[in-house]
Amino acid sequence: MSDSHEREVGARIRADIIAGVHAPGAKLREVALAEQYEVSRIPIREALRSLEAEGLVESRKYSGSIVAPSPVEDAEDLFEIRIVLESATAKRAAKRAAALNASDTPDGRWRELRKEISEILDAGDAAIGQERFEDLAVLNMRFHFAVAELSGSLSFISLLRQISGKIEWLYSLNLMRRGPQAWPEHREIIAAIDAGQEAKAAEVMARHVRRSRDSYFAMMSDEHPRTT
Amino acid sequence: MSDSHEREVGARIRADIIAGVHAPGAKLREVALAEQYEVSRIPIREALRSLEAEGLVESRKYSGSIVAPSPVEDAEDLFEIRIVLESATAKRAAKRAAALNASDTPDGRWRELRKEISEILDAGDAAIGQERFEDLAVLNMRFHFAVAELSGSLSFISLLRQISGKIEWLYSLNLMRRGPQAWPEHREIIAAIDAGQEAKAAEVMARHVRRSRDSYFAMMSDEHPRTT
DNA sequence: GAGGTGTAGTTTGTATACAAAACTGTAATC
DNA sequence: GATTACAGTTTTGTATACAAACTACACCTC
Repeated sequence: MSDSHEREVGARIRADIIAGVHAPGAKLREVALAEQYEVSRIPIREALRSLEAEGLVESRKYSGSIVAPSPVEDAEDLFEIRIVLESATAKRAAKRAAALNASDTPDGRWRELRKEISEILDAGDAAIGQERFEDLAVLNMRFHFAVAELSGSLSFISLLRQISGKIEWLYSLNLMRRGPQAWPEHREIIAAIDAGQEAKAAEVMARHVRRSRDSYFAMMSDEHPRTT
Repeated sequence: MSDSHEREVGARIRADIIAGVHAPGAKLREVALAEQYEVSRIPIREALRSLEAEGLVESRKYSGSIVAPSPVEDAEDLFEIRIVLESATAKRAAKRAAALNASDTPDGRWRELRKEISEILDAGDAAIGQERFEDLAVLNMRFHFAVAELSGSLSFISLLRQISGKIEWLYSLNLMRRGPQAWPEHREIIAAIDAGQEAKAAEVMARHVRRSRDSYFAMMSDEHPRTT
């Protein structure tokens, strides 16, 4: 998400799945994809293996791949998991910040990330000021992944990638609505991390994600008033 | 895990990483792996893309793949996430059981899985009776994945695959110790699911995983008495 | 001697080509 | 009429071959 960690084609296919270009249940034929994305089948296949491991695609041997069913049913539990996961990343990031503050060992990667986060936050403020709310979705994404990187844990990063892939699939539009009031919460999170306050960072992050969840369900019940 | 869902070579490489054949930080050269596992580079590369998405391997473009650092540091939080995740799978499985009990719609896949679980449980009992504790690790794995499949949620299955991949890496040996007393807890979980008791299933599963976590940390402090 | 530059060699990325399995529709049989 | 057997087609799986990028070490310049 942040850097070019992603294999090019895989990222594009993922984006198209999330955007609905490839609908759930649709067959993903390798030659068709190869033509569409203008590469050979090899990169397509590698991308499909990644997406399969991420749970966005389902494959059976000699039988091809289909877009996985949308995880709407799992929304509640996915948010629950995300709360636990992101609390852990915030807590860990705060812990590392405290350690860095104590010993004055300069950490290049940390500074780099911290700077990137500041830029993300400023860009978000600017977007809100100019009412370009559509930019908030990707900025939000980048913020949460940057915090995960601050945590220094690869496990957390890969788990977050997987969960947020599914959640983004569900509600990328929602951020445009909640964005303006949610954005300032990010600064609270970073403040707690910078201060090395583990418990507070975890708590503030949990509250932030919980609000995001509530906003999602509010949106859902607006759009589908009686679908239980 | 359960069926042949796994690509053959990928499963073997994963197993070797978990078993320590490929140590954390080791470079994974494609030609070397191709020779070692007696296939061409193509299946190797696809396996690496899966393992990368699972967080067991780290890759950079044109620079190859290395085994990711062991997630020991994250153990506590990974268990925390696993508790939430597996509670959700148990709850969902119980919900589906209740739905099936109500409407007498016969679900082939359900019956199949349910039968497999019974066999797993019996096999575990037999293993304990004959003191073949080393078999419990894979049986335990299969049990938890089968429950995840009962939940019917692909999201949960792929998340469980990712988390348990990391956790198994940490403590596969531990099960041989705790196995004998932990095994009967599985029957409690299944009983609650069969009865369609969502809350109870979640609760029993959470307790089961919590005990597993405690046992893991007990083992760690035995082996490394003063490593803080 | 320190630092940059170039080149040889290694390693990954991708395309083409072929083999193996699955699917589909037709026809023959019960 | 339904079902099964079979062949043709389609689609995936894998190997080989080649191109592109990185790495390391020697060499040249300052």
